[in-house]
Amino acid sequence: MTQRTLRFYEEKGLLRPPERMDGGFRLSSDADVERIEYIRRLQQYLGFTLAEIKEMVEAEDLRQQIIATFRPDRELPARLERVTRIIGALERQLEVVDHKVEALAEMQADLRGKLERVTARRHELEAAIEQEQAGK
Amino acid sequence: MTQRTLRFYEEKGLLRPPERMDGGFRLSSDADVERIEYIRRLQQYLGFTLAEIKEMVEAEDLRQQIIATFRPDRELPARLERVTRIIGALERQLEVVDHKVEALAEMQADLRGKLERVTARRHELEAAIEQEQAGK
DNA sequence: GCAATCATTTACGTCCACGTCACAGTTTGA
DNA sequence: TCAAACTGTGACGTGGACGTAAATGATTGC
Repeated sequence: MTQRTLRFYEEKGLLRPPERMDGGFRLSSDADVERIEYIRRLQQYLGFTLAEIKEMVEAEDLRQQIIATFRPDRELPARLERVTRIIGALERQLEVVDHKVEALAEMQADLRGKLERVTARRHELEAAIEQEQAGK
Repeated sequence: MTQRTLRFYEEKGLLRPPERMDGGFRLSSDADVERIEYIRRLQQYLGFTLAEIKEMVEAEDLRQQIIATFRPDRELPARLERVTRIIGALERQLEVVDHKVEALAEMQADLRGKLERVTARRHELEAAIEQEQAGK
């Protein structure tokens, strides 16, 4: 993780401009660090683009906001609408993740099968070599 | 899938130059098509780079070759060495896939939990709105 | 108290995975 | 048979995700 990358994420709106010390230096909170690691996982392991990740963290922020909101118990329909939007976002994310999990599981099984077969092959070869050695 | 992408993959060595008709037109076999779909899955769902995919398909080709090879039953050590290299490649691939599966499963559980909680929230809101309607 | 080090921002450069354009050869339908 | 439509190739352009260099300002060792 380089500083450049951090600045880049800030420019893209993935990270809120962090607290600054008197000199203007970055001062990342624990929450920020956690968020950064989360973003990297989304990107490196799951192959999401930064734009997609932006949507996801924005939805997450919205979620947090709503949870933290003091219940006004007024404007219920507006609250319902926000909650419904969050549900939609979560469902879309889950769909993507489900597809990836499926594809990955398939690959995993495939690789394991191949590995097993090739490993059996190696044992055959090793045995054959043993035999040859013994026969000399 | 555009033609450009196909040509690009050929340039990169991901696809063998395909059969050509008299006029010079591409004539993709079923095996080629399958390979192309495999490559796309690796790329889009699993986030591998084309360079990584190249390694993987090369290892796969090597695997196929060895399987198809008439057993000379000579040069056993050389065969053992090739098999060992294949095993190494497969193990590295599997390790990457395992990491991704782990990260994805974590995300999946996280998303499901959130979705459940938010959905419960929606039901609360809906019920509250019902109440309000009835009270009017 | 000041040179050397470290951080910040701006601007431009780079690598990857293609997209697009222009031109030449090919195929097909009327 | 010949124009319209399609295909191939080479060259250059593009968008995403940063890397790198240069100039400026802050900080620390001595």
